[in-house]
Amino acid sequence: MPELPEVEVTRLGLLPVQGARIREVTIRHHGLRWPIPADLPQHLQGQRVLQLTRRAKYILIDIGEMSDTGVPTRKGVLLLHLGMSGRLCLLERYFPHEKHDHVDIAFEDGRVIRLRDPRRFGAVLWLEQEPSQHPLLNSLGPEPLDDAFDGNYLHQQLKSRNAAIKPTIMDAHIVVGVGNIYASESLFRARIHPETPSRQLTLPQCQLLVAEIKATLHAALAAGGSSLRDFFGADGNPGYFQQTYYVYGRTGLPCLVCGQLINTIRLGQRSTFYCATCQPRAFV
DNA sequence: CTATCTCCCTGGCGGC
DNA sequence: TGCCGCCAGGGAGATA
Repeated sequence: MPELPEVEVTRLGLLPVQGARIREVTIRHHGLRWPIPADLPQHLQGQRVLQLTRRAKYILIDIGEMSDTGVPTRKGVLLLHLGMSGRLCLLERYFPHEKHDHVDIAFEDGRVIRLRDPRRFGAVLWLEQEPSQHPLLNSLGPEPLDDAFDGNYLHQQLKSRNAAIKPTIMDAHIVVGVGNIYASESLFRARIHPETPSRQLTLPQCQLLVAEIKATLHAALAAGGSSLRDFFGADGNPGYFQQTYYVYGRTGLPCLVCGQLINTIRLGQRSTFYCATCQPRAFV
């Protein structure tokens, strides 16, 4: 379940292909969340990878040509989303593909970017317009680690909302990149009950929650960065970060802070974990 | 405008 | 051992 830190670490792991020329694109299964465009290979073949960036949980790969003087000309953007179970590996050479290895991007130097996605919730799209104008990207909220995401902004956004705070901070229109795991973790760290109506959060609570979201993501990013080598193992099987959570997945286990047993509820069709002692309901 | 529900998909697990 | 049913979850899209 790639959350934002895994996506960012994946992007970092792919950075070494910047400048490489694409030799061949193989699509073994077109049926992801949306069909992979049938003409994707012809758009990519012979072009170079110019730049790899990220917006929310999307990885954007600028594709085009490089002049002799090093001036890039972008032909389009390869937009990737890992969905629930997607993984991108950078292989130093070709390995036989396994089940669920849906896409290979082979470079002239022999390296291969390989997409594996058993549940096929991921996406591979070709954009020729400005990416930020694309419908998938043009209504996204700020990046959680940007300065624009601060307590005042969040407080303003929550003012008109009555829905529980947990699904609200997972809403990409408010802020991107806070998935189910880090939503529960951040609320625990901010000592806010996940069912608290959004508009009841005070400005200090919003400031604290923003700080804890950033801290949670930074910590995961640091853990992921330090395990980058394992994440991009030579066998092409990146593992997930070795991480311990305060509350996520710890139903019935003692809270690491107070010892109270961790609760699970469902909010917005998602499992939600919290400690009733550390995260008391606010009095109305 | 906000809120809520459904759907896409397969691997893994519990129950029988 | 095998089969069935359920669940996990990101996020778009439909609906209220």
